[in-house]
Amino acid sequence: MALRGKPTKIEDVAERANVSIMSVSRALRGVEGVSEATRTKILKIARQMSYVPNSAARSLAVANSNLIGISLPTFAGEVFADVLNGMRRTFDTAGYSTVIDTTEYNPEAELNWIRRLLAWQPAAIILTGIHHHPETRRLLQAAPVPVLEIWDHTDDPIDINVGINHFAVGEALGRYAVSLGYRKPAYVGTPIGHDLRADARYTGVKRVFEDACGIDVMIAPTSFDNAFIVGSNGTEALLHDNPPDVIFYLNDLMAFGGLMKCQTRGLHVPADIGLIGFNGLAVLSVLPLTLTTIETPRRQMGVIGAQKLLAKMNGISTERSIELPVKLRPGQSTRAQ
Amino acid sequence: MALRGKPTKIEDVAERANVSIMSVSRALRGVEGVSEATRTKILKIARQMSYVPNSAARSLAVANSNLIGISLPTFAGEVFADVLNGMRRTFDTAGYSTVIDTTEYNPEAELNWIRRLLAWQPAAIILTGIHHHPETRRLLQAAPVPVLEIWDHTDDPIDINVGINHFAVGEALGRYAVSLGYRKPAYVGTPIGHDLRADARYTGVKRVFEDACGIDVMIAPTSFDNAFIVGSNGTEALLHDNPPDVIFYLNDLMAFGGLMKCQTRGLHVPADIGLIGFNGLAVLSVLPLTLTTIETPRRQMGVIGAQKLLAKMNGISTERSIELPVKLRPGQSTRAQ
DNA sequence: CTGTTAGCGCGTTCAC
DNA sequence: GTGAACGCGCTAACAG
Repeated sequence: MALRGKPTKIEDVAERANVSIMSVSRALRGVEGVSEATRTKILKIARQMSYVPNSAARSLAVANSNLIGISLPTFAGEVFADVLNGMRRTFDTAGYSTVIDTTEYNPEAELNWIRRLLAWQPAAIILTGIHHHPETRRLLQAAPVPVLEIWDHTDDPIDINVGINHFAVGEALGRYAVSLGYRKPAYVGTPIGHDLRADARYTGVKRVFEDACGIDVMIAPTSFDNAFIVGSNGTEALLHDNPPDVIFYLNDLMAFGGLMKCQTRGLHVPADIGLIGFNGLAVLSVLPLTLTTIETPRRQMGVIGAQKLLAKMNGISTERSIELPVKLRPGQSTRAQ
Repeated sequence: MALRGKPTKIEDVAERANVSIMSVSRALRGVEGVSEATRTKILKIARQMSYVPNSAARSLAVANSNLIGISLPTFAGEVFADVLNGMRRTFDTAGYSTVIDTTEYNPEAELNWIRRLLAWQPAAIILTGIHHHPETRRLLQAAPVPVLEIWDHTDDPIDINVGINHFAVGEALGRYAVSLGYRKPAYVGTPIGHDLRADARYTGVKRVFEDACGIDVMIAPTSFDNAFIVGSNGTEALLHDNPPDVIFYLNDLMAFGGLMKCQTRGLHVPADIGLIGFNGLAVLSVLPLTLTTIETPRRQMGVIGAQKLLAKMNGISTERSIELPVKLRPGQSTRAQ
């Protein structure tokens, strides 16, 4: 407990308790092989001495760690925060610490982070999405680490996968819009090629409109701004000439930006134009009208993902791939049936 | 590079390169003591063998790590995301990995996390705010770890501090409202005692109104809901009987919820009531009117904090405590001067 | 139930 | 410029 001195180690505790190092190790870890009396004594002394275990030493000895790496595209928005919260609580109570990275949708950044993380012999790695740097898959399959890919669904995960089918989401939204009679669709999002999940949804919408009515989906000019602003500006651009009768947004935040723009432009929603979001965020509850959107099971995805991963880490075999259902939530931002 | 086999270690590389372990170690770390020729050869072979260093072993040998712990209250909202992004980029390029925790404003949770983190001999620890569990300060001052406290400002940090003066922020907002002639103030936030920074701002507002006009600040009933909803519901409650002429919100998101509520209730802002936020978030830019708020230097706080910390870690002494300026941004949600 | 021995992979130290 | 020995703090495996 010396100020800024050498930290106490197991040996120090053992000495003070008049037992061997191993007894201390066992007592501290709560494993069998110590009498209740000595265990109690050891724990008391360890506390007195402010003993802090050295995770690096332990990690070196057992050839793994209690670190779990989580890679997210971004902290922006509440979306990934929900997923994270769902997972972290579970891991926390299981004694794991989480090392978090944000890739900003850059596969190379993700790969570099994975490299650094692997040096810590993490207990597991969680990646967002199923599109990675080519090297990433090779690297992870060679490493003795369970890998969870989340958000996207795929039948061929690196290891295990829990997610939703974004293409199907797009199709569902497209079909719904077609059924409401919309025939001049447009899309507002980030540049194509950036967020591949969003692209998949867009493609789903596009496919439906093509197949059902041979109609193309306009794409608004876009940027990498804040979501509200992208939504607002993209909508603005679409309203100029020959405006659409319905706009699909990459997510609810952009839809919200679009709604505000429509209001300031004096456009009535849904009389003049329909707006469709994605995610089912909390912000929707305070809007003047309910938004037509898809509710995603974000927290649930985190919880299930964490559980599957823990199971796998404990040697229990589970399904490699789980597709979670989503829910279309019709709102007042599109015309009635 | 064996599939799921033992990872290659320095010794393996040394063998293949016909040099000693130490030469490989030196070459890999980029330190002096290896000829350019052998260094090149070693690096090449290491790459071929997909060598990944073992951070635990290194950490054990040098008695520290390249991990930096960051504790935040929550991932919700873009506020802490901004701070985080400001810091992480800096640390990342300096070769550090970040271990992140969210405390949900619970000092005990923070303490537990710190305990676990200390076991990794982190290179630094970053905490949000200056109010911690009593044990936390003791623990950290005894540990040989630089500590940065961020967001709040204090003259007596655990180690170093970069933040803003929340009480002064409250005073500034209060004075501005008084100068505009508001005399029936109210406050909407989370329950007092939860977010101590927000409490400090509220106290600043309260003090000003008391001192200047002997007026008390009403407090809206509240909950731990999503910020939008708290803002909306709190506003609703205040509007019932004897409504205020101005409402201070814990943050912009709540103010936004309040604004939406006022609109649906047919109240005109600012003619009927003034609304005041805090933070200067991006969402404001798409609202139908600009919000009177305080702009906080969130990203800057992260960047400066990270730099100060890196300086300290490199043995360069800096100021213990830095107070960052904030900017009052008058908007259309309060009456004109 | 308790203790002893032998590493885990790397970096420091000191030789050559 | 290069290498051999030793130790970092802990735990698995074995002995008593």
